[in-house]
Amino acid sequence: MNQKVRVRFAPSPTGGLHLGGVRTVLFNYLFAKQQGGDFIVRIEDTDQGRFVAGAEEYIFNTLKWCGLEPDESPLHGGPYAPYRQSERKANYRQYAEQLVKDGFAYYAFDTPEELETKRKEVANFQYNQFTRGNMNNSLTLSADEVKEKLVSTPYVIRIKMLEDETVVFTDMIRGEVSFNTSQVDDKVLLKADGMPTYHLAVVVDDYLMKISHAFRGEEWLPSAPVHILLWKYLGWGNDMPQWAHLPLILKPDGNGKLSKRDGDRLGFPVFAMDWTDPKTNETTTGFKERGFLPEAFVNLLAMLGWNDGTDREIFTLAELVEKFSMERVHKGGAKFDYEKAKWYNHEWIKELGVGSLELGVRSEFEKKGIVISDDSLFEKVIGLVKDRCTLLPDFVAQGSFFFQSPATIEVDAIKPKWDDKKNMFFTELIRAYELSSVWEMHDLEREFKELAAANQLKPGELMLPFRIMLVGGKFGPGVFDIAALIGKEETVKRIQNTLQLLQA
RNA sequence: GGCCGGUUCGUCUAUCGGUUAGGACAGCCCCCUUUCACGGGGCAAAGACGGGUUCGAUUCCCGUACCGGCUACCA
Repeated sequence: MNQKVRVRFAPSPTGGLHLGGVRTVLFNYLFAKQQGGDFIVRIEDTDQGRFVAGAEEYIFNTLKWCGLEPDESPLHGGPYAPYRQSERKANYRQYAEQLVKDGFAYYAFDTPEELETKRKEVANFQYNQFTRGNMNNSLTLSADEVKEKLVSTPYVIRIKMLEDETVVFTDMIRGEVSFNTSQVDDKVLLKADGMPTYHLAVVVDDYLMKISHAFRGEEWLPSAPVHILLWKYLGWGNDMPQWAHLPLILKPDGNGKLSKRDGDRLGFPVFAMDWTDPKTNETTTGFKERGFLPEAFVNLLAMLGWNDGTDREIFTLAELVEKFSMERVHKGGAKFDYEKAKWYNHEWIKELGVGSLELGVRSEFEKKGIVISDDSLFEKVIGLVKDRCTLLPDFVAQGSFFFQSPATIEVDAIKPKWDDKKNMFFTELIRAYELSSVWEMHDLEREFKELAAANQLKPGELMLPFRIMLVGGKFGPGVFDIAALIGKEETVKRIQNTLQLLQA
């Protein structure tokens, strides 16, 4: 038995990492760290047809952003290198051959075309114990023919499933799961190009890398018997990892597994970070670029299928490491709810201090071409505005007017009720503010109200116009907070500007 | 079609045989706020169905329905 906890995330580099993928990483990571174990990332690039340039790099960037750094990987190195299956190609054949020798597998010479026509002829055709006797393989051909074909034609190696046996295993989430071998087909283990299929490769590499617990999506459950039999046939039964098949993340509407298309369709990200398909040059936006904080992203993913048994919903990564338990992971899939996802981000924005927000917020401003030169003002603005921001770009919407004059002034909001009295008031306000020696929120408010009273105007009628002048629209923090922060000169300038606009 | 898995408010979920079935998101209402939010308070909203087992089932068992996954020389 393996003593040390070692888990692995084994993605195939075919595109962006979506919610389900990152959650699988997360649960692996949480379990490993809690048990003082190792978290390994192994790249399963055995299908050269589906390989996508840049996908591997993307995966590691995503893990870095989420704070889920592997202990071993092609990037981080480790004692079981290489961690890319394409680089381990030479390993697999011997095990497949061993299985043939031991009678657990056989050579098959049927071409992909032959199989395809077969599948067209016979509905639901399966290459299994009932059909393999009619196919081209080392079970039906004479020894000489096999020997001849082995050198002259391409071939695959297929597992030879037992006739009628029950394969039982205990899943950490689902409990006992069993399959009858008569229902599972003779899966290809080694492809004609010499590459292993997933089935062979996971088993061999999990064994070689001493993996103690294998977590993966529920879509793998049906092939679990193949893998379990392989562990047995290869003689490694005692070292087999414990399995856990994670529930799927489903579409918010309708049914089915969440896919990239759903995000496009429903207008929310499904990838962790922006992903640009090198073939089409199409970019799919990610949670990061949408303005999610990694803390929130990790948090919301953890709660999709797991909870600590209390009403608590906000957890740091460290807290998740402490509280996580596979026993509390759900069996059923969860529909993804983008509104709830945003709520997590909002909670995290409120939770985090100005200092932790600064970097991300700054880059949002830069994206919009707004240069922040006054750091102390910047920090004050973040503090003033953060409670009303859900996503990082909201900081720009809520705070750009602190750094530059509003692009547009909604004069229409005040025009209908505008009159000479108000015009006079603001003209006098300019004078009064220009004369003030201190520039502090409470004083500004007091002066404002005194002047209103002197002009027999209710402050209520003047607040909105004043806000529009400073902000450009009906939103933002308290007006006097804003005036105090942007300073005398700027306040006066904005009042004057709007007064002119109202004149026109 | 076959195999496997799943099923509590619209959504995410709590409950490990006895509860007015709890919380959160979204929705609606009110308060706060002379903006928009935040915040506070409230309303509405659920055990798929049918059988068992039991003094008692959301909880255990069986069946049905529904949903999902898989059924490739893809992972």
